Amino acid sequence: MADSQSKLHVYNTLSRKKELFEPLNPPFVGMYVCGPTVYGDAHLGHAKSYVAFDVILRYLRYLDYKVRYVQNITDVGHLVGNGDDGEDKLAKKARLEQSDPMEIAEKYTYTYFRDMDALNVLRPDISPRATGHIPEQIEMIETLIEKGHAYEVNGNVYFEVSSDPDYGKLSGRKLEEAESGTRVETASDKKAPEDFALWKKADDGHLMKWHSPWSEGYPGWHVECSAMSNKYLGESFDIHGGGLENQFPHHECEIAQSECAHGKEFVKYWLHNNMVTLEGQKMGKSLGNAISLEQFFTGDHRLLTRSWAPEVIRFFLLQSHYRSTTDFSEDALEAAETGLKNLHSMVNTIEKAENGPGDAYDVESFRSAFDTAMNDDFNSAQGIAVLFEHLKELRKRITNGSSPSNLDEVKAYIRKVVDGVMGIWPSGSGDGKADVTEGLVQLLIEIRKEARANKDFALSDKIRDDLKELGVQLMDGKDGTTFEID
RNA sequence: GGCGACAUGGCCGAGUGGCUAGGCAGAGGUCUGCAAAACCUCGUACGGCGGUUCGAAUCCGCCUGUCGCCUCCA
Repeated sequence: MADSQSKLHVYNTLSRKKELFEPLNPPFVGMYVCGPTVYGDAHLGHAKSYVAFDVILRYLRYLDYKVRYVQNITDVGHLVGNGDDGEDKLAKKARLEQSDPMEIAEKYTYTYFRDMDALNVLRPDISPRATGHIPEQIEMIETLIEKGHAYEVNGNVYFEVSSDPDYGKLSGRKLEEAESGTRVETASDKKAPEDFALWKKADDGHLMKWHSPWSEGYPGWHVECSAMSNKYLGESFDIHGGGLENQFPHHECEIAQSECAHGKEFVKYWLHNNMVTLEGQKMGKSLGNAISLEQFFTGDHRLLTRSWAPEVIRFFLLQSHYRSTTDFSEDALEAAETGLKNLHSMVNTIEKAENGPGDAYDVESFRSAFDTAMNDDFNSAQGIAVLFEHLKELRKRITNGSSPSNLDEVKAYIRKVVDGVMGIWPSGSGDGKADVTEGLVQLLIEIRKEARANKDFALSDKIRDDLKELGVQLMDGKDGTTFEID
């Protein structure tokens, strides 16, 4: 059943090609995605990345893979500004907010999950914190020193890039090029400018520091992902994801550390999502043009004229491919909102209908079209187009009185893809109050029916208009009046 | 400077060497007390210039434009 005609192919940054997806140990799949550095509110760019990988996760599970999804929380500050002289991000934020770095990390970890929950992003199976894995990181650094891939100077430990012949295989960057870059700080104790820190000795006043064989200090940024992915997914695993901008240096360094430490291939498939742009510019924290998710949800931002529901944001993002840039505009959001509303309306109509006298619906062709779209490197935009086509056709049949004889089966599949894979099921129907609301609206419909029978159109229009104000849309059809709640 | 992407109809946005993407907006029609919804119908787009080909928006080259990475960043 899982193999209609096509099989899942994913674009692997390592080969720069689409490759047939074949897990190392089927049906198990290990997936690691770089999580946020928790020193600020999550913005639309985070949403694109994590919604994309959420659908990737959901689709893999739809294909019956047993996925373990690990996403780190970076709660150790990393350096700000140029070279190694900058200030720790979390420490800086802590100073600005007059609190402790761990308090900052806790606060933004909370808001991160809050916002992701709102976007209907499934929680990772494991969300390891960098600060909770200092011993693992130290152990990895020790291994690298033993194997001659790292060296210690003045309490600092650096990875020696020239000791790794494969360095650059992900980003296509060569050593000579890195060295020629004039913007690389050379005034440090590193042997070579491209060497990167595994452990840094803490300055006086540095707030986050730990004991290590080399100094009181803190780990380099890249080593946390290597150590934690190794701990929870093993020395080799299937998928590593993250934002395009992490390709270099972060992911390149992860590969170097992990492969030099373990002597085997680190990750089989590297997946990178593209950026969200705003007026053609990358949206980013450091660029100061980021609109946070909370601001979208409340509408409280100078570039927003109103608030936008989380499901609209999710749907909007899924309408473009994860490897394409997504250019944000309120016009585009509005189009997405209307489109989603129509999709929900179709789903609701189908959900309310029952098996009818019509021909059986070809669920297999539905499934095949959807799988073909998603098998092509998780083409969610195409997948949504397939949903529209089939939902439209189904609604047409139902409206024409020829509801398919196997509608139950169709509904089950719709639930699987719309809810299970895309995560865009209509919300707000199902809680206890819904029944009361339905009853009340039904009552008003009855009253209005009498008014219409008496040609009291003033009253019937008032009922309809006032209900619309409340977000309830009445629709008069041949077989009576139906309604939709916003 | 080095490396790498992208340029599709009013807007958003998929895509394959030859066949309707899809969504939003718009036009006409059916239905209706009126409306809404639904249903039916409608747009023939692919940055520029060359080349390959029977045929290219889809392959190659050049040009123009936009963007990303090379520094923390989803």
